[in-house]
Amino acid sequence: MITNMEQIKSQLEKQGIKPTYQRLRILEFLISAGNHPNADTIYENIAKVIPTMSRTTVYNTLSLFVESALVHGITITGADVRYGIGEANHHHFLCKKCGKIIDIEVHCPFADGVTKEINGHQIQEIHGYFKGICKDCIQS
Amino acid sequence: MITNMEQIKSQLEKQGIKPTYQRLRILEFLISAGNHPNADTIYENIAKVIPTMSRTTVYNTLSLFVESALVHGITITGADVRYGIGEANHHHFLCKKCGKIIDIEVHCPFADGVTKEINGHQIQEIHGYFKGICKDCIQS
DNA sequence: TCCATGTTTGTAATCATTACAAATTGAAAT
DNA sequence: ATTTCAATTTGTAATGATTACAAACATGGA
Ligand SMILES: [Mn+2]
Ligand SMILES: [Mn+2]
Ligand SMILES: [Zn+2]
Ligand SMILES: [Zn+2]
Repeated sequence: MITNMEQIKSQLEKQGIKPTYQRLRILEFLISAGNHPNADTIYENIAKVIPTMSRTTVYNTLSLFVESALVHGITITGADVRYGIGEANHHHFLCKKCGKIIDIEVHCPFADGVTKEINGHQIQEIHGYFKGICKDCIQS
Repeated sequence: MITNMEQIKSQLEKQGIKPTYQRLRILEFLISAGNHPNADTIYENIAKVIPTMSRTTVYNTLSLFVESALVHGITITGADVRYGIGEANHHHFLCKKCGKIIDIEVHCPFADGVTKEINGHQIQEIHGYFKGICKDCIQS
């Protein structure tokens, strides 16, 4: 999963998104973080290397990425939206102790998208997540 | 599922909650609505019968109810918290057309709480929901 | 160089929720 | 019945994430 700047750049170009410096940095940070950071964490970290970075740019860029399915946003903390790489075709685990959000693959007729209808309602999206204590936090 | 005021009152008393007029009305509305309204919808509807009702009372009361597991709050719209009756030991369906949220019972090792651990992470809560078009909205 | 378009930025607005303190209620004690 | 006191309710102000908006900036072609 080694991702260099060239790969990130071509990922954007593949989606027809102009690979500006701030966009590259945001996508790079999102990939390297891996724990589904929120907009503010992304902003704070990139502001260190791009002092003129604006919060609005972070929000604009994240919306752009979500539209092109390069990124998915999840609201499971109740407080903010957390962003991760790729489409949201997986489930998540939120650690109540460290706040980290980890990708989870589960297998059941619902999670696997086999079921398209339930009680007469037409299913278009399936979302699932767990809350608890992550592996790292258990030992401490 | 016929619930009269006396039953609602004793439900509160069973939890050690003083059954004030506003609390009775809020719980009554929550039960009768059934589609997981948000705080403002609850407020707007009860303000019709209790003109002095305050939004703060709605929020306070909902927090109280959630603490005693009389009610559960779910954040699946991204915009607000939606409240339903009872503990959140079930899943939900959000209709993208009418905004209604419906209780759903699903059965799989994850949803049924059989699995207590996943990838080394300790599971304490399981949340699942679907988005799509509800039965009522399909025919129209 | 000039222009057009897309991008970034800073500030102001929005909106759900929370904080806070004053006003009100109601039941127990006198 | 009056006093008292804690619980409850209320209105207003603050918070915090997100969005709206318009000015500043960058870039590539005519
Ligand atoms: Mn993810
Ligand atoms: Mn429910
Ligand atoms: Zn953790
Ligand atoms: Zn519907």
